[in-house]
Amino acid sequence: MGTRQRILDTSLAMFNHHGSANITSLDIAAELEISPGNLYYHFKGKEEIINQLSKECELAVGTLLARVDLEAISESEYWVFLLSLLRVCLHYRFLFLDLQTVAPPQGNRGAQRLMKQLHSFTAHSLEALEEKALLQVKGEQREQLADNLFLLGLSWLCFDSGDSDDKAVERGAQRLISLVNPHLTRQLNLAGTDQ
Amino acid sequence: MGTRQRILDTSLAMFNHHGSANITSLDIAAELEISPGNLYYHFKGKEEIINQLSKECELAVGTLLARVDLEAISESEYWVFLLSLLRVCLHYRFLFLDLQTVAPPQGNRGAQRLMKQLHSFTAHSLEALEEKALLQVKGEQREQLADNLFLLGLSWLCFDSGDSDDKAVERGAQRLISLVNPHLTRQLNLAGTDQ
Amino acid sequence: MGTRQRILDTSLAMFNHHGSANITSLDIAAELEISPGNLYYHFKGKEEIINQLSKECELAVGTLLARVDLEAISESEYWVFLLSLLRVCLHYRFLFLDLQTVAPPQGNRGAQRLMKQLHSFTAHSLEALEEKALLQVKGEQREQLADNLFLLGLSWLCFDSGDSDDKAVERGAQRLISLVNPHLTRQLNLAGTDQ
Amino acid sequence: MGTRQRILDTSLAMFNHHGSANITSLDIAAELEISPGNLYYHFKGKEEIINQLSKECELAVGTLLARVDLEAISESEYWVFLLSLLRVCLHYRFLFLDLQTVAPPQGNRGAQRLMKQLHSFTAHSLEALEEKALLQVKGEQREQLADNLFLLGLSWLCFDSGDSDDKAVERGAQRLISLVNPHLTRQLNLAGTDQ
DNA sequence: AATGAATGAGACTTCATTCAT
DNA sequence: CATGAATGAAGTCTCATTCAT
Repeated sequence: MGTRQRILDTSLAMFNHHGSANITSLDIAAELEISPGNLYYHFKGKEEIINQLSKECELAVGTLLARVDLEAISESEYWVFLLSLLRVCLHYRFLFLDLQTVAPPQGNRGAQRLMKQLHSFTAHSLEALEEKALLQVKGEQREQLADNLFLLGLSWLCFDSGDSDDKAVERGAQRLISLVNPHLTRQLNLAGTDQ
Repeated sequence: MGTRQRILDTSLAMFNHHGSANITSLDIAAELEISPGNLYYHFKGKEEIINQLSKECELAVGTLLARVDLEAISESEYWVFLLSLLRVCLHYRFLFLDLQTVAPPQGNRGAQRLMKQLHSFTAHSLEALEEKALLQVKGEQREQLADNLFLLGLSWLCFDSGDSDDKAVERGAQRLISLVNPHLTRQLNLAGTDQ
Repeated sequence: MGTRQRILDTSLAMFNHHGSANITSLDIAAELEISPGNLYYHFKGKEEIINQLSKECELAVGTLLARVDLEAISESEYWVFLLSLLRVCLHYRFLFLDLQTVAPPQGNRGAQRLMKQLHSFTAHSLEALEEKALLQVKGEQREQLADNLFLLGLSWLCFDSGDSDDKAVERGAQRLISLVNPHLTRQLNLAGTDQ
Repeated sequence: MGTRQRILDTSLAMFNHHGSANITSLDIAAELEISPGNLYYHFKGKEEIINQLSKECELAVGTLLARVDLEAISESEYWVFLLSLLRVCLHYRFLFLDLQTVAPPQGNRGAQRLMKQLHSFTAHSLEALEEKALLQVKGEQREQLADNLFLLGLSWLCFDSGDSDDKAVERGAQRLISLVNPHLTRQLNLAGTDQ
């Protein structure tokens, strides 16, 4: 694997683990056992690394969102999709943490766009469910539910730092489903949701 | 107002606004228009300021929790209490953000204790509601609901940095209530929830 | 006892114990439980305290040296005198340590004068002994012996930080005598030297 | 010469000349005309520089002591050895001064070990001389003589900061020999001791 | 591509000293 | 006499970044 990619991978791991603010460019170089000069050969600095990771995440999320057709999707497909989406967010979780701590000026724009995308996607999901008469929530309450789903989706990233990522992703999905459940006209038939 | 208190107030405001990691001790001194030496006369460093704010928050939350009797409380009293609790958390919101970013070793113990308190309080609240037959959720799902309430309570702090604190607090409370609502046997009669 | 004197006493004790370089003016004020302002009311700063202590020491040594008549003194009187002299040096021992560490520009002049006095006094003592035909050392060797006595007198200050000052003073005197002994025509009959 | 070595050399010179307490890390950087950052690139701080110098000194002294066989050594060899030993101590003289001023907790352990080594070596030297029937001193007095030699050896470091190091070393050795001389059964035949 | 020494700005902290009360 | 808050210069140290090789 090329050095550039190794820098990205290692940075991501370290940022996720310790918070991007607590990792210096020298930390990354040391972990990779490369010289700081080499790091700067590949990236202008820590910020550019973060921006790149942010773009990767945007791309991954964007691809997922673009592929999904909320009108046509089956329930089991939706479950798979949700897991994928959460997995991506978990993979780049430090971005979401940064959003809350790093002020907008420096705070990278990409992550903010991402958030808006995810937020509006959440709202659309609920609308789609309602159009299929699967969900029964009134206008304002639906917005609130969307907000809640979105917030919970994010905050779960920060706290469920459990065992394996796969398990964490499943738990996260369950958690989100449990928020929607009470408002459904019938229980969703989601693969993996065996409650 | 004494300089010590002004330092605490200004620090809190700056920490809440920009994240504690992005504020240096000199920033605080500059904002207060005092010399760095003076800042260090009152506090050994940024960390001691944070610890003090953490203690204040713990005290405020502890006092609120100690005063409330979940068995005997009326619905309107609960509403008032919930608003107070959220107001305190909002006031010291940077502490909750720090928790997610700053590693446990340095990360102040106080805020971690606080979180556990709030988490277990959330669980107890639901238990109390169920004993009064107001709530109907099975064991595991109740835990999940408690988790959700807790997580949402925290994450709301980070994102709803809207207009006035009072409005934000009301919105936060509504948000939490909306999570519980679907599981109630009858609608709570909470003062202020007139929507 | 007046504050001024208490400052001198406490400073001396702290300087002797920790080295003057490691004691700040705030340390002294704290130890005395007075305010830094009060300290500066009595002395312009740490340096003035040191200068004053240095003067005291010079005075005490000067008085001792002035009183002694090397030609007429008896052996037992000499012993008493030597003990007194060493006691004074021990009492102000930090001055002698400072001499070695603090460069001449800042290094206080007083202590340097003191050293010269003591050095030449040592030489004179040996001359006196020789005139009485008690000592038998040739010119150059006598100078060297004087140097040795002087150096040992000082360095003993730094290392014999044993139990009580009185014991230390006796040990110091013994140590010096043992240097002279081999060159004496007959053993000195010094009170206290019962070995 | 590498920067690291230049830092060590310059630091040693400055420490010896002004006392380690009076030299700041910036002083060293300024003298070398390097940036403070560069200094810290090579050493974590002043303390690490001192520790390194201390190790060097320990090593040099240790090597000398290990090579010498007190039983078998000839007198002229001993003289050479003694000069070497004193030269090393003079070269690192600031270490011995620090010992007296800097409290044990921070005061570096290495220099303390060194002192003990030198002290016990002094005692062993005298024992060896006695076994060869060259020296005639009773038990307790021998200990005192050893102490005196040791103390004088150290304090000479502090005061004989004369012209060239070579001259100073010779004077120091002479000074030590003159302490032992009176107790010898016959004059030592030391190369260079032409008295 | 890669190295690693070097830079310099700025953060953190200490302390001698002043000054209004 | 005494207080203690306040100052500011200076010391210690970190880190993002550059650059010659």
